[in-house]
Amino acid sequence: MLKNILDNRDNYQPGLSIDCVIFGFCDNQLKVLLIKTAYSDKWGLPGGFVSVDEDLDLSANSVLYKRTGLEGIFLRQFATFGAVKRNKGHFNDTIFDMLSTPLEDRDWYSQRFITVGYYALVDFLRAVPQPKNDEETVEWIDHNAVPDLILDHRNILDKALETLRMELNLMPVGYNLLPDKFTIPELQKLYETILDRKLDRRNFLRKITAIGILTKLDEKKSNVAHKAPNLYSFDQDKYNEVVKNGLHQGW
Amino acid sequence: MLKNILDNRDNYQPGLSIDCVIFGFCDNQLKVLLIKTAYSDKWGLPGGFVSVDEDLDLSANSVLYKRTGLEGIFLRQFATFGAVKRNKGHFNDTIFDMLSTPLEDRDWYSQRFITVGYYALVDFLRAVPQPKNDEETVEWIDHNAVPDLILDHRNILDKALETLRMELNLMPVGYNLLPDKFTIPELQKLYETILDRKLDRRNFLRKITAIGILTKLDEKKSNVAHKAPNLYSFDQDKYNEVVKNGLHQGW
DNA sequence: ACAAAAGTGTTTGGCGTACACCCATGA
DNA sequence: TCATGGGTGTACGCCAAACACTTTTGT
Repeated sequence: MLKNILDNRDNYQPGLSIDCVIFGFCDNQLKVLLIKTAYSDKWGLPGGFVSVDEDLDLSANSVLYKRTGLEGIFLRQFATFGAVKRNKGHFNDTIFDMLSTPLEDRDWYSQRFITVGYYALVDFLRAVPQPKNDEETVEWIDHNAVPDLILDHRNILDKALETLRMELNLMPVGYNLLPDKFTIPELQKLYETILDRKLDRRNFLRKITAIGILTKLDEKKSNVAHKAPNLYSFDQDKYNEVVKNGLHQGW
Repeated sequence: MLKNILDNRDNYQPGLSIDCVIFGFCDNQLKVLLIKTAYSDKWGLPGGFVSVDEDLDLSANSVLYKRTGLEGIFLRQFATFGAVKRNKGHFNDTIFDMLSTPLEDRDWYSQRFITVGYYALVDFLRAVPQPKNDEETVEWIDHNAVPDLILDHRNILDKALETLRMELNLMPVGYNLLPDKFTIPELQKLYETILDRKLDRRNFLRKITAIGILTKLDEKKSNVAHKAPNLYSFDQDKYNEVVKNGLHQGW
């Protein structure tokens, strides 16, 4: 991976990176896509550098696509992290030697980096983790079981989740996180997981349907214990309209 | 101004700048601090570059202090702007010649810049615009009368105001925008100006006092037409506490 | 005296919260 | 038939929006 970057080093904005917090939902659990590289025993957020001739938002999408195969999904900038020492000591000679980094390139990686944080909400099933090579591991990790992360990535992750909770008051969530057909209880679980608290079934139904973004399908979930819940889908037009215009309520 | 920067050019993060949207309140109008430099006929936001050995937030404060004399005030990062062409053509040879910029430095200024936006709320009276030199004009401009701005500064300003409106639901506002002693109607005007809509006097009073950040003083405003309104001050401890813990209401 | 703005209280409706009952299904 | 979870309806309470009257001051 680093080799590819080295070839084009001069094409990147110096001292600037992008980190993506990619949320997925599976087994009624909020998951985060994390990467472990060969040169570290800690996990980290998928990230990358910014081409000098690419818009920042586009670059974030590009980073995401290159490292996870995901494309055209909800991706939002939420904060920029710029503590001086945030990447201090992340690379050292031992690691550079391991990676065979040319001497003249080491300063570039050791310079002070500022990173722009983006978060994404993706369909867990469609997002197949794609490691670039054998030295990289990409995995979905339960957000409650995230281990120590490199650099300030824990801080970035927390801030992303905090922002997501805020934005839950301003927009609906679920379109990219759930499959096309889903049940109200599934959607509710998603909200409960993000907000980290229980919601009342009946009140949730009333509020969520009142928004007008759901289409009740003439179909029930099969192969489930107990009463089969109804399936719903998002009315994409109305969904996007509400995302654009915003909600005026809280949870 | 540019001369000072040139001397330390290598001490700045390349391709990274900071822009500050500084809001003040006077004559029941929301004002924005803008700067006009000699080399442009358009106004722009006060901004600057980021030292390589300075935290981003600290750097923002530093930029603000150096260019306006303001210190230790409410300053919040709200977005990072990174379109490729956002500073394309901002400097050209004519301007460089005007500024006597050495040839070897011109590339540095012409490179693609990403800028981090901060917004501040300051006491209009204490914030004395401080131009660095004769070639610079610093002025408070009514936010309804902001002219064409350089680069994407109009976009940055709009985004700042949008963020401020959002955050009005999450925290109280006024501490740094109003003088120590103020009246409820003045505070209400501030809210109305930010939100750009009328609020009901009585409901406003009830809501704002319910927060518990106001201290009613045994004093009335003097030299005013009609009935003298009571003076209030902020209970700074409670104010900071609420800013920290957040509100759970909207306007 | 009159206008204009400040201070105070009351009514009302909607929304959020809490809760009870019925239904469908698998074990 | 029982436990579990889904679907539907209702009652209550609080807060916010709407609104009327009195008080104070300058002209």
